[in-house]
Amino acid sequence: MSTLREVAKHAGVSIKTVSRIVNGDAAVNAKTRAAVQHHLTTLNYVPNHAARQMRSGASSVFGLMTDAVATTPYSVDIVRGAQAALLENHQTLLIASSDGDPKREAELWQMFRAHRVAGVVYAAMFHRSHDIGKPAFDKSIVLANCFAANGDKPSIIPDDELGGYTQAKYLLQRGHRRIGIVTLIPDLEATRLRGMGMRRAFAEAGVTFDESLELRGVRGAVGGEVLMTYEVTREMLSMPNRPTAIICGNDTLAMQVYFAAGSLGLSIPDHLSVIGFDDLKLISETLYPQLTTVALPYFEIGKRAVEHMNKPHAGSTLSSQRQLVPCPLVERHSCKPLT
Amino acid sequence: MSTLREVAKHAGVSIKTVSRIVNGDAAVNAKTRAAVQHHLTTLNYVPNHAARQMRSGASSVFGLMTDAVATTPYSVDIVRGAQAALLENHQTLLIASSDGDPKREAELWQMFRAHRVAGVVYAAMFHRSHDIGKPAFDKSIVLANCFAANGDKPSIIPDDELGGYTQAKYLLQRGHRRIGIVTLIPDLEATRLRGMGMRRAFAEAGVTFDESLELRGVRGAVGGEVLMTYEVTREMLSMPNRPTAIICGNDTLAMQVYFAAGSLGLSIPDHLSVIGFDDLKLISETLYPQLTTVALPYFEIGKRAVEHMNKPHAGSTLSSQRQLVPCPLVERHSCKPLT
DNA sequence: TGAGTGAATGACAACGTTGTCATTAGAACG
DNA sequence: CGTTCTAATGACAACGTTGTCATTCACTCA
Repeated sequence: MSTLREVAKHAGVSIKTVSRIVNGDAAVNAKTRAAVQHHLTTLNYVPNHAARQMRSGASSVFGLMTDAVATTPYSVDIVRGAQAALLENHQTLLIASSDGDPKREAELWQMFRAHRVAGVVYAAMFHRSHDIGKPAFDKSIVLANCFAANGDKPSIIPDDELGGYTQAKYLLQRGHRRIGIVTLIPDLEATRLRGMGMRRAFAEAGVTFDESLELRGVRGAVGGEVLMTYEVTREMLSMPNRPTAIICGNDTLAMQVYFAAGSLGLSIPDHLSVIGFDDLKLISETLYPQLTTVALPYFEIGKRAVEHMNKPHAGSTLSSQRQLVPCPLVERHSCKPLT
Repeated sequence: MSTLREVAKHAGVSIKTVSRIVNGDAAVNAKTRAAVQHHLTTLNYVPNHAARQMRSGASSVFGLMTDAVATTPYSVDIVRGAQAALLENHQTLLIASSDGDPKREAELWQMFRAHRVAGVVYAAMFHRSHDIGKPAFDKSIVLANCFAANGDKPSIIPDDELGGYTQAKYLLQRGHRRIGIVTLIPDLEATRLRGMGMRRAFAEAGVTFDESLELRGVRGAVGGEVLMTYEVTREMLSMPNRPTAIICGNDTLAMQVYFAAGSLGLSIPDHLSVIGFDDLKLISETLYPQLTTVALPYFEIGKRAVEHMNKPHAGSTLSSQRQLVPCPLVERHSCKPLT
């Protein structure tokens, strides 16, 4: 790999002159510039990032730490979003997964420090309170899709309350009154917030919500979930006064609702409207009919996380510590107005 | 961030002595070691990776280049596999996506060179022939899930032929004779290979395959696919002599087969057996009943790609340029022996 | 003509490490 | 006691880059 020195030797100029040209410094004679440029391309020179960083102390590498990518496949979008923001400034991303192992995570923080990353995006795969045990990390940290229990770190999270509100309102506006809810694990902050949002929509519409129609679609604790949506939904749909629409905790649950409805001869959306959450395209676009759902803005979250780190931290008041990203409605064909 | 020099000053020894301790060099007096260790932890010393790399020339960073992560969400598993292999040697991963833009891709190759990465895993999201236009990259490159048209780069790819064989054999062994096939886009190498595998299984079983039962489940070209599996399958299942089992090009298609069957009142697996491909857990574990499918070994592919680069390139004969990774059968509840 | 100006270029140090070699101080030996 | 050996430690250079300052040279102006 050629160096400034080599190029300088070939071109018969000093190292510094070559450096100037590489960095677009104005004060170089046009003729010299052209000559050196030629050797630059001939020798296929590429600046050594390590040397630059050592000299300048500044780093253009960011870290992305994640506790468990595996569970939600579309979390890749966080990475893509981060990369989109990084791209503009010619920055790059070093990624690492702790897989939930605290010892491993500590090692990875050290690794990031060793690489002198400019900042770290810490992405947890559930929108939940997350305690980063003193990472002993002096650079900026932004949490993505999770938030610190003590609230001392900026975090970018989906606006679940608004998401739940959006789901309920969409159905209420279309005349549905008896609306079933199949929820995720109740421990999740997301579940709580969405529930609040839904109730807000019901209140606004002046509809009293029948609490007996809210059921848990998942058994077990976080990490060891077992779906029981199919059974639960069948039961709910077999009631004499069955709901005309169902709000689902995510698209996976929606999928099982489809099967439960199908098994009872109910067709979607004619006999039953279904709205999902997450917009896992793999599911939402493949279900038949395609699923109307509220999207988790992973891409946007990743993007904003990096942008937040690149921004001068002028407005980092405590109120701005939690940045809520709206969850947009994606309208497809699984809901129908009640006639 | 503290340096060797600082620690040395605090401990009253030379820089080199501290360096020795950090690197576990044997020739240090136990007493000095203890004293220095203390300052090391107090000052929270972490070696500067850039300086190390510059001094030694060796890099412990690998690159992962990908053309479009978005499409197949489980491609994250390639990353996870790569990281698993990296972990053992305390190496790290710099990732970048070209999103299919050749200009951008060229820039990223330069970026990798700037970082002096030790090697690059190039992951394309379809198992297909991929032409890396002279990346002008002198380090090792391993292709994951794709292969070079001219075959001059080592590549790790799923054994699609065997995968197709596995699908067909599984059903044949269970007594099925009229077996429908819903395929992906025919252009894909994967589609061709799997078809060959299936035919091999039919031949072995002495069953003549009714070509009219092989249908295309996807319309359009790569990148702009539109599913038409639902319609196609309904048609196939409405035939007087309908198949008793269906082999699907992937789990997405399988999902639509479920819906098509349901719409005709056929229940799975009692009236129809279905076998998928990919094992996208989001789908395969959520379908009701859960889907028997053949898994794409993404994790293993990522792992082997990195291992291949870490290995001394002794056995890089041309024959070993393409490494086939078997696709394991994942048995769930969507198939039933024909009685 | 000589001083002053500005543009173009170069010499040198420093960033934090580690490899090479030298130095020191005991210990072991004759 | 002097010599040799070994263990422990340190001085120094170099990796590739860029910031600081110095130098060179052609030119302008009085």
